[in-house]
Amino acid sequence: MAIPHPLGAKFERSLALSDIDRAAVDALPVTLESRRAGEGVLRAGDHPSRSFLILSGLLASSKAAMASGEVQITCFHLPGDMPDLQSLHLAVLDSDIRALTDCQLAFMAHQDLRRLCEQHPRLAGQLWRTTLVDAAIYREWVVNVGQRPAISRIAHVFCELMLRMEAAGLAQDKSCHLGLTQQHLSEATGLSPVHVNRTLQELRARGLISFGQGRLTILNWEALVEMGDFRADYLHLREPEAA
Amino acid sequence: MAIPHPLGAKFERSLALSDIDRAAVDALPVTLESRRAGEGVLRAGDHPSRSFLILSGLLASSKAAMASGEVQITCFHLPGDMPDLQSLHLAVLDSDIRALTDCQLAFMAHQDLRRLCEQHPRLAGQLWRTTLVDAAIYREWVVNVGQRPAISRIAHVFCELMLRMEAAGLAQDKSCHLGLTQQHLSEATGLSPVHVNRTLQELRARGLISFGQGRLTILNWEALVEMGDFRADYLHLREPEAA
DNA sequence: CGAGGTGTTGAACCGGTTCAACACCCGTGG
DNA sequence: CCACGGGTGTTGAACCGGTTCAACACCTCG
Repeated sequence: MAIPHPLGAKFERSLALSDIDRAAVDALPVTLESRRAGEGVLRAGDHPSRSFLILSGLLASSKAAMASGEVQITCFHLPGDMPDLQSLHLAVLDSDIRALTDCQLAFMAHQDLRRLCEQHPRLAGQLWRTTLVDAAIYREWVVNVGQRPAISRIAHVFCELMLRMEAAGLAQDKSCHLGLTQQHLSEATGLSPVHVNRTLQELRARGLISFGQGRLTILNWEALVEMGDFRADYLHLREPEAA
Repeated sequence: MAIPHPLGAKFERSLALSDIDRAAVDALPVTLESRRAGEGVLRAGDHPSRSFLILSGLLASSKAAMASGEVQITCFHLPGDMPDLQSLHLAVLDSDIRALTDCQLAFMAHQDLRRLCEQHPRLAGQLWRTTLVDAAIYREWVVNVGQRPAISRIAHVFCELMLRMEAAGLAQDKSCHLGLTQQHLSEATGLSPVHVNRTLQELRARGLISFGQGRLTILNWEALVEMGDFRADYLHLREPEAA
């Protein structure tokens, strides 16, 4: 294969593959698809028979709440993530997954992934681990929307996104392309769009960030971390293979 | 072994074990310990070398937020749960886990659990699955604290707890022993203790629940479900082994 | 040129917080 | 036996962070 297998690339970000493992991953069939900004990828209630890896673009998991139709984003998904990997073991999907920007996705059949996991426990463990990191992010989000005031919530989300973008190799100098709207931030933080707008102004006025035109730049990382009550431990970055 | 292995019992609640699998589980060494109400079991930052299964009692995962020392409970853990199973693949713990009531725990070494997973992919998949259900619960809690008004939040928590208690065989007629205080509910919902108190009165006045003296009874399930905007799909109960 | 998505502003309103006091229960020790 | 103390639950009243509604600005795209 001329182009490295996308799943292989994902694995190699965190551990060295044996030749056997690498061959197994390379043999795994992949279907490439793309989605336009705003399009749904999967809906709550679906029974997927395949999962996908994000090659480019920004996605979000969200759930509809109450009758009135509010939406809560529960997680952002960046390139290198597999937003519906859970469906490998949970028959029915409990969240919607939609593209926030145009994006490219690499689909893999559950059947193939299951065989890979059975025959390569090390890879299975690694995939399991990524779902555990997702869970840790959800936990932190419960704290974020449950306990923090508006300005901290937004600061926290920005801190998380920046570190994850860096880990994905998509940020330099605390600046990255990020096609998020204030509406998206509102859905992620549980704040009204109006209050998100005002809070962003406050963050800008304090010289902490610049945000808009599809770009986030953090001007004062330490201050933003402080403002967002942010501790990066829950992202479980650069934990060498737990053994 | 005269007493059935607690982990074997957990597995058999959701799938039939082959003789080989069952023998492997039965051979897995277990250490029993107990904790008193209020005691911590593990703290954020710990590097556990073993995980535990709850035999009896009620635990909670929680995280400290902000400097002022607020605490957010991110999940309740019931008998049959393994609250720190994540530490099998994540080196450092990102939440505190404490006993809310007196409880009995069965500890198993990571080393042994890893070997079990490597040699018995079916069991590995099942354990993986339970961590995915936990993640689904976290997602729903993000929605709960992010979007719902006080009365719905509390109603939702009660609906979830009742179904999980039923699934654990610990509830009959929508009534169960539940040693939760209003303080705990406050930490779980992100509401002030005072407002939890008033909201409970409202739920009682509407004839939906009775709650106190260590017991929760749901008097009108349908109405409570409606009030709590509750859809049980995220608990992934009685999904026959996804295969 | 018009339409729709996004961002911005002001002002009234409200759900939930905060603080402070008090009630109750149960276990402990004098 | 009662006194005491701490955890839990309850109540009232002032306060405030964030919501809501409504209007307007801006930009892009058809």
